[in-house]
Amino acid sequence: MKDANVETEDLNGMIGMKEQSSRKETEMVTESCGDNAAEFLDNSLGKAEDLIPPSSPEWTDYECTETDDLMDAARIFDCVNLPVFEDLQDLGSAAPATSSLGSATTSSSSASVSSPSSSSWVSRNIKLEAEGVERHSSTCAAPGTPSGGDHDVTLCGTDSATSCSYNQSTLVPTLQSHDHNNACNSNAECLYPDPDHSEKIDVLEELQNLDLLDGSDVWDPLFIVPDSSVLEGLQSSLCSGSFEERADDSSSEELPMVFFEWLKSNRDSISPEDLRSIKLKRSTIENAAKHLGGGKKGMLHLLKLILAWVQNHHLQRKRKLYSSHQRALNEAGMCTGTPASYNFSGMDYFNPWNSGGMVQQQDHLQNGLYNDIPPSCTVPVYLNSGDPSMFGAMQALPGSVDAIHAAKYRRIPIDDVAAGSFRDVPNLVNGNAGFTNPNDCQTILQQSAVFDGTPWPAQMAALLHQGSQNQQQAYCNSSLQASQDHKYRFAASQSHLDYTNYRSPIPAASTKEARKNRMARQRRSMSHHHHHQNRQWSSSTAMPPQPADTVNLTLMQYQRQTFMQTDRRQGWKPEKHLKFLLQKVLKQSDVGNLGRIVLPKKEAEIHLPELEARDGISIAMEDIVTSRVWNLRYRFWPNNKSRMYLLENTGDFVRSNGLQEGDFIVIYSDTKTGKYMIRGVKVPRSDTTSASAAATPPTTTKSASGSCLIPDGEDAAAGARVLKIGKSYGVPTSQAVGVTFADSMADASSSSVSDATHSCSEGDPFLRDMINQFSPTKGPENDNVPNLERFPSLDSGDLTIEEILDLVESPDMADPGKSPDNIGESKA
DNA sequence: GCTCCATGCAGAGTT
DNA sequence: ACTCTGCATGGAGCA
Repeated sequence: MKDANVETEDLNGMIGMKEQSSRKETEMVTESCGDNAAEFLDNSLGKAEDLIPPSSPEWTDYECTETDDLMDAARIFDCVNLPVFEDLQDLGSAAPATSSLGSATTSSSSASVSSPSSSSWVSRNIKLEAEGVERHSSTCAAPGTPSGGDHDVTLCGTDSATSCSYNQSTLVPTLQSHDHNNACNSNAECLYPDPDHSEKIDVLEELQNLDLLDGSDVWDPLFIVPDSSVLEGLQSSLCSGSFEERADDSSSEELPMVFFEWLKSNRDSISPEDLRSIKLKRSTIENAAKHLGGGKKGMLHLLKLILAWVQNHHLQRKRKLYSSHQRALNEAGMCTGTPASYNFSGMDYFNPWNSGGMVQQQDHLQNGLYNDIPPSCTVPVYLNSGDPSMFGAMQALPGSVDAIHAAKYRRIPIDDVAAGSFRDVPNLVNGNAGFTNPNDCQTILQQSAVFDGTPWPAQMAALLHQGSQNQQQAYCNSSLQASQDHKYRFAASQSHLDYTNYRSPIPAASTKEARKNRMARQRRSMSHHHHHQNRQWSSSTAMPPQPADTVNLTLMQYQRQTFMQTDRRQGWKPEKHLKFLLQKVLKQSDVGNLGRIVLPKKEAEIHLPELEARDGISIAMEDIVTSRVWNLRYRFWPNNKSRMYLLENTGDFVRSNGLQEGDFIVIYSDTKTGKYMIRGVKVPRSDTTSASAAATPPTTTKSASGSCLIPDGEDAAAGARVLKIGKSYGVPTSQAVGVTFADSMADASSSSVSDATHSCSEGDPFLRDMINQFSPTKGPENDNVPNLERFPSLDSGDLTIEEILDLVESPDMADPGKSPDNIGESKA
């Protein structure tokens, strides 16, 4: 495996970088838990290795290494003071769990571990060794494959689907599903692609000898229970310090477990031979460990670097091969079982905080919503490099190097990708994804704004808040439809952690210079956005600790699905590449007989052509829904020392769309053709609200962009409550809000769109509560940057390992209170 | 005090 | 008389 040969130069580069950053880590560890437990959780998860106490000097013992200059990278662990096997016996009785704790207590590699069925050849052979079973017995079925996805986790020996000869007392719980369709579940060769794995097994065997590997943390059942209470408990532990204590206790197992989990997660893609082919100069290893802090910590860092490197370089290569393979199969109309390779599911499937985007199909089938999703159909999914979720990705696991790399090259089942989010989001609320009134879905979808699959947090927050079954169903239905219609783009997510898995593999400028420039650009473009986001997410409303990132990120993907569905229903061809430009909630003067619409100045100046003359220009805008082209005049009036921008000749457009006050228009540009697109979005009104609105023009809550109209007063509020669905999903106010925020996230350069969100939320008590509910901050004094905004330029897929390491090691990243500007400046 | 923007209103144009 | 055009005004938000 030539590709996997770790070049000394590369490693040295990484080491040098790590050397600089390692000093910072200690400081990062000592961070107290801030107001935002979720943030701290993220950081803690990502930086758990920082909790490791200084290693004992005797730990680094190279006596066991090869005598030649080169040694297997995996044999780094030969140097570890391996535990005795008996210490691991208790693991068998522990609740079966994925390696999610590895995600919690081991940072960088943790995020790339724990496919639910990723009982690796490692664990299996450990068991074999333990029980004196012939090591490579072909009678032992492979304990699960990536295609499995049932929650019904069993120990190897209990899986009826297999003939594994091990019993439950085996030392390492083997996670596997009841995937009887697993093409490999009875073929031990699937687990042993390398016939000559014995040598590697030796290495792995020694892992089990880690005398400190008690496994109590590793297999902590806490992490397999997708229960919010558990999560809260975890957060509580984190904040109370108990987590640190535990991490300290288990620190000595860190290194082998990092490797162990990594092997588990990649056992299908990286054979023992692959690992054996990773050669490092002994001197390099020694120096690396020394430079990385020495002792166990240094070795741990080195290990992670190596693993990251392997994943980055080796798995990428394999992924390409796999993509070609899968493409060929798809073209042939085949939907194969998940190959044994490329199980890069970086997260714990059973842990809602840590679930992988590589959602297992079986789980989706479980809820009955996705029965038409063919199992085991997987294709590589490439995400938009500009996916704002990527902000969350990095932010979610700032220390998770491996996760990031694994995420770059992960494979996501296409249907599950789309389905997963709405499978899980309702479960975040009450675990109820059932539907009672499918019509709600229709209603919601038809009332939804159309845009480019962009998020809609406000409404989704409302959804979560209310936990309305119908609404959940509507979302689920729509999302499901979207997933089935589109089958692409956005991976499912239960948590922000998932986003680490969704980094685009699109290669991008990966130099620091490029990143510097990119950060600068984004700082500029987001400065305004950031400002409004701050306001939006600041709230004085007390609220229980919420994994705000989780929710918000989930919502965004969730909403993307919904709006893709909406697109479809409203005849908007999804292949159109529309970029949100601006929107305007129509005022009475806009829908009157003047035939002109005042446009928000800032958005107009940013996104519409610059006007030289006051007469402006004529712009042909195609109605998104009807494809009718409206020739509108875009012009301005001098107003004092400023300008007022107007869209004229809008009378016919307004009338044809039946737009009224409170409705809104959204202007897009087709990024492919450059054409302007317009859509009039009618706000659904009940008789009550429309009558009320007609009788009593609502007051408006002014926003900086002037693009949000909030009916105020009892009538409007009552009407909004009557239209609960609409309220949650995009009627009068919140629809505009949703589009606004969503589009803003879709296009970070759309500067002031979130303004409307803010203003709307202020004017709308319900919506305000929704935002407050999921706000990561409390009170204006805690003007934290919203999590999504905290990372100014983390475009997916454009970070090299060095950059990522550099980034995640940055103290700025460890400081949740830092603004993106600060971060960007510090990075620049 | 400045900016934004909703809207009033005067004047011009049209029927 | 009605419609259209364009400017002016004032309220609201913000620095």
